Amino acid sequence: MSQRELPSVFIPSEIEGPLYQKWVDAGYFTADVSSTKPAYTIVIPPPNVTGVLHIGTALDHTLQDILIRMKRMKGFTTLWLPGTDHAGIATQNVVEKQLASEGLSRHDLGREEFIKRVWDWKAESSGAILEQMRRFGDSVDWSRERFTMDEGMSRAVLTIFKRLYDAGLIYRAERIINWCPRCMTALSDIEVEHNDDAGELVSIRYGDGENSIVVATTRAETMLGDTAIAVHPDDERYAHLIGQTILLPLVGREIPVVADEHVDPEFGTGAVKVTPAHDPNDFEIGLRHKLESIVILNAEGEVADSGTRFDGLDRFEARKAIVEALKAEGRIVAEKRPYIHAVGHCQRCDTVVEPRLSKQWFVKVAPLAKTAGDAVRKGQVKIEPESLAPRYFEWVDNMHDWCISRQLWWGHRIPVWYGPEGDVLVLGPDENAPEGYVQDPDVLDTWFSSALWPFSTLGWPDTTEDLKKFYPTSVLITGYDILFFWVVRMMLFGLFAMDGVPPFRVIALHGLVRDKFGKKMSRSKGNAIDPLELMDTYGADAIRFTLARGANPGADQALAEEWIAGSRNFGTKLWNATRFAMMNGATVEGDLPAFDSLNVFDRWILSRLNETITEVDELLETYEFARACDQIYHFAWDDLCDWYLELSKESFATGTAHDSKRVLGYVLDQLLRLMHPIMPFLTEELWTALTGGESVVIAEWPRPIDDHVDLVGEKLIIQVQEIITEVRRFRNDQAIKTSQRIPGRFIAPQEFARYDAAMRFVLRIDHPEEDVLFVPSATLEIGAVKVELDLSGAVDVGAERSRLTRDLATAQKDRETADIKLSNENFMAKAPVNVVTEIRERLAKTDAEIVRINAQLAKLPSS
RNA sequence: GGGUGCUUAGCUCAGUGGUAGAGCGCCUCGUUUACACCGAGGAUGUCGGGGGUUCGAAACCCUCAGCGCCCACCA
Repeated sequence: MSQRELPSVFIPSEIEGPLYQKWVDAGYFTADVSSTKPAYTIVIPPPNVTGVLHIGTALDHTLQDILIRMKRMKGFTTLWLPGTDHAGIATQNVVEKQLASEGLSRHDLGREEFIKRVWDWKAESSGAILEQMRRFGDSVDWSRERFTMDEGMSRAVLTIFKRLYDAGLIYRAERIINWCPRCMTALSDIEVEHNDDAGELVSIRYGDGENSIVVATTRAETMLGDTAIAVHPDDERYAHLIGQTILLPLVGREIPVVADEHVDPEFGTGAVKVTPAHDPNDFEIGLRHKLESIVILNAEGEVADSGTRFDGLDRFEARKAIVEALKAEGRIVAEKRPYIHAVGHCQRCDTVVEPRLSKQWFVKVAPLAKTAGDAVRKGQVKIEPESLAPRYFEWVDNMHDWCISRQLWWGHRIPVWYGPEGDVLVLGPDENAPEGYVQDPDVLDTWFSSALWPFSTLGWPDTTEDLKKFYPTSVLITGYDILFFWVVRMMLFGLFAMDGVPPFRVIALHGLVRDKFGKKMSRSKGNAIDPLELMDTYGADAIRFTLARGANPGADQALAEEWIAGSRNFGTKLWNATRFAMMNGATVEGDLPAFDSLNVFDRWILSRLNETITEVDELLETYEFARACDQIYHFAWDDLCDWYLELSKESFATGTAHDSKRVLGYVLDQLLRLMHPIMPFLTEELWTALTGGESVVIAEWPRPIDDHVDLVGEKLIIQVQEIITEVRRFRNDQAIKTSQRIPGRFIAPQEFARYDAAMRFVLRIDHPEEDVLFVPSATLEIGAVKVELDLSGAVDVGAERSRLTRDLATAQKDRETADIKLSNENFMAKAPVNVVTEIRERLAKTDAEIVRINAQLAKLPSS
């Protein structure tokens, strides 16, 4: 093992480039898979390890990877499994986009050919990753990807579907579902995003004269499918019309007026048009009053089969045309435009979702959700931070049935076959449909198969060794935005399939990445940043550190280029510190000298290192990434670079630093290990250069050493820091250049003699040429230490006086607050002893300070 | 409408009962044998308003105001 020389300049791209590029090539590093999500959806490449737990947002991935690296350094077994992104519209969209660039659509290829294209795309994306994952001998089983997706079927999916079906928890029904006319598929409630859009609210008079009612609508085109008008049963204005029929304009159909509790008599005219086939509420009303459902929109969102001249028009064109036509008939009573109201949009493509009557498969969630809620209520599963648990409960306790069929091709096919006589057959694994049966053409919702991920990837339904070992897993870490999509569903199925054992013990939630002002990133606002671009400039480690440093549990974080630049600077700082250390002979060879034999600075930095290790370890174990990063940052920059290295320069320069070389080597070695999960590329480079070891990835996680505690030493160093800072202040006030050497003396208690040389070096204070003849022109007092300096010229009395006056004011104020407390009888009677003692000490200290400053002021010549 | 969170230095955020913190930004100085992606020094907050509990509140309770997020079938 030997050290490698470090180049004098740290360039992130040169270190991260090659590995990083592999991951980019492998498709694991992409700014945006779906093209509709904000640009922060990226995957930071984990270098030279090991694999990906799943592909999520940058934060998901970063934080997961940090924990995983820490755990494996602690000796935990890690098993790498394929991601879950196999049945998604996102994946389908990527390939559809490729096709579009060739001027093709998926329908040109046909189902089989299309699925082959998706597989090709995915296969292209995995070779380089596998190679990286195996480098350190991790257990890798990528073949499970096939396992879950082969032939568009999987034993896990077949098994769970059949079990749920047999338990009466899966059913098929004709319902109003959310339909995306662009994706041409059904969507679950959760895949619909409600935005406030500017629409129109038009009031239309149905019927004529006495026999007329005015209704309001934001979707005028749906009137073609109206089969009733509903009013509140107690509404006297319309009592005489209940049971009558009214003529539907443009269509010429007579429709009944029905009384229904659902109608709010306060809203609008108190009368509602009822379109059972195109509105969920109306559908319910239709059921109650046995109304006909007339479908007037086709899958593309065009008016069809309405028997009117509007057939063939797109829904939005039809809306205009119908309003025009009604206006021509004088039936538009009022128009409100713009009318701001919530409109559902397809989460993937932003198309306005159309409620549509159609036959779909559903999961009956109530019983499953109850179990999932109880698992958290009973403490079987913990949500971190706890404050987000109410969100979970709110959702779990009010979940509607879940529409699971999708009219897509990429995904698990619904394992249901229909017989020639219309009979329905649900097949389990290893079962075949009889001759003449046809499989349901639809595939399952992404989240249906994703929900199985914690156990299907481990070989379930077989009782494999992996399943026994890794189910349940200890922690799931993800963003709170994914709680409902994925986490809840893993809970539902996990508890159902695994006899009440939840898939994980802890759900650790982080926030979302926001722009520099804390606002949601969005393309339209133009505040989305491109992480790939920033990574080219600052390096992947800088982004990772920034993300980790901002990751307070459950809270969103603002991300701006400045923060990333700051992280890059930190990386550079560490680079230079390590380089400097190695230039001065820092080594990991040989035993660490006995703690008691070391000099005060060495003991101090070891003691601080010990504290840092303890704290960082604890913080990472409790998912406090931001605070862990903060500890590391300040230890590395403040303690190590600004103080230890500066104070050690004297002994390095004079060649008396034999033990310090070993200590410094040790401290850096440990620090780099501690930082490795958070800045993997940089620490790998520095650690291998410093230690000559194979890789920090497989180094052991630092452990605190009980002997390395020196609380007395830490206190002394604080005093040393005070003295140095005070002298620097003085020099600064007196406009003495940093490089200017001045003669001076320390008059201090015996114990400070040990620091004399180091302090002189740092402060550039020389021994007076002839001690007896030394006449100081300025004297500073810091606690028990006097510093006498010869400025060989006039001291700037004004600057000195103003500084002392300022210090005096501060001391007097401090004294006053302490004094007030101590003269408060209630405080003395009720405050705990240690607090009283502390205040007493403070008072004594400020008293002495005031005396000292006054004495110094008195000594100043009057100006 | 239901749920939930936030309001602390110019900006973004930590801080859960004992003298207000960090990063960035700002001001002054600086080619000192790692680093200007740097070093040294400095300035900056009646901790959203008002009440209460307490010897003591940024923190706990009540209330008001503003902002945000999630969920929700108001035409």
